[in-house]
Amino acid sequence: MTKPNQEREALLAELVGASVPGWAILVVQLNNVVARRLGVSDTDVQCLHVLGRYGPATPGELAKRVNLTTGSASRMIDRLVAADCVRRIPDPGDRRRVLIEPTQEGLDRVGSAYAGLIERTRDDLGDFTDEELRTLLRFMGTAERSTAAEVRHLQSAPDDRGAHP
Amino acid sequence: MTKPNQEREALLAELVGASVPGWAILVVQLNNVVARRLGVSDTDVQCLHVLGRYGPATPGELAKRVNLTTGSASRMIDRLVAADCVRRIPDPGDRRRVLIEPTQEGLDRVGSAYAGLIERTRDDLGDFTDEELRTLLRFMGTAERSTAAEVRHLQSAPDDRGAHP
DNA sequence: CACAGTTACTGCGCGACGCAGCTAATGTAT
DNA sequence: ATACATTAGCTGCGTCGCGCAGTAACTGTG
Repeated sequence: MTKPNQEREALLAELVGASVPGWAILVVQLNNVVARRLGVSDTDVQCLHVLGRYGPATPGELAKRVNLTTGSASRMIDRLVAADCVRRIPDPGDRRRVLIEPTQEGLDRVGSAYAGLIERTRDDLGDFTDEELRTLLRFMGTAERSTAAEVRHLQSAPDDRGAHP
Repeated sequence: MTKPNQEREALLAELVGASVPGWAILVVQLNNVVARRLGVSDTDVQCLHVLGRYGPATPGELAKRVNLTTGSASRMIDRLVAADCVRRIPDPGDRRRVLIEPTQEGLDRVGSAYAGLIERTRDDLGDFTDEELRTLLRFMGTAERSTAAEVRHLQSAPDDRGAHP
């Protein structure tokens, strides 16, 4: 007899143990390749992604999202400004703050770098029904929330270094 | 009248334009947090992921998968050996080659670092039917292949630097 | 048996990051 | 109003990871 829970467990194991990690590895690798193509560092493309996803932000907010100190974020912004990818805009309401905004040049550069993948992905999604697309969207939403929660949890948790005799 | 293709286009746009990039950003951020927790660099955790996913490999193969030169890969392996995460095993058949194998210590360290996320993800997947899980698995498979193909394509393509007057 | 090709490893310089300290601007209390 | 604490962003300095070039050991081939 084959228990129904057995196949489900196999599906779960395949998903969390192979498919998702395998994709995550490739995402990191792709970001690295794109960074080289654009002539900037990995951190810089991560910053551009953050700007593209969440809109303009202050250096402090960017520092949090890319796990950098505000000092290093300053240097990163310097590089991106020098590469014509972002712009510094003073905040009229709070003259300490500065808003970082992607330039059209920057948007085009990252856009063209990922155009191939987007093309392929849209192509792949052609094999899925609307119902299946909604399922994918639902999963991506939960995954995004869970990953964000885990990031926050690990950031606030103490370091484990030195806990292995 | 509402055209049926209109909603589908919205689903596709949401997926490739927001959900997937949003998750990718968080994956990178999580890797960075985990790296700090383990006291190693981002590249080092990427290497550990590669070893966990594809099994033991030579320094040259690892260098390709993490986008490093063989020289930098040597140093990376030195760090991981010093951190008790991997082991160098000489290849008896070809005495030039060396096999890199994760230690139990290393497997436990990365495993515990990601245990929380795996827990959350398995929990999330509880809301999906077996059929939906198969859909997710199918998509992850295509995404993995497409991303890998795009990585190969960009790696073999010429640089775009200097193409913006 | 010589010679090209492969694999992994080492000096050196460059660049990205963290840390600490700094200035300017804002908020708050007396 | 004035003094103090807080927040925001920006700079020297040391550290460390990386690419480049060159080296040594080993393998396959003519």
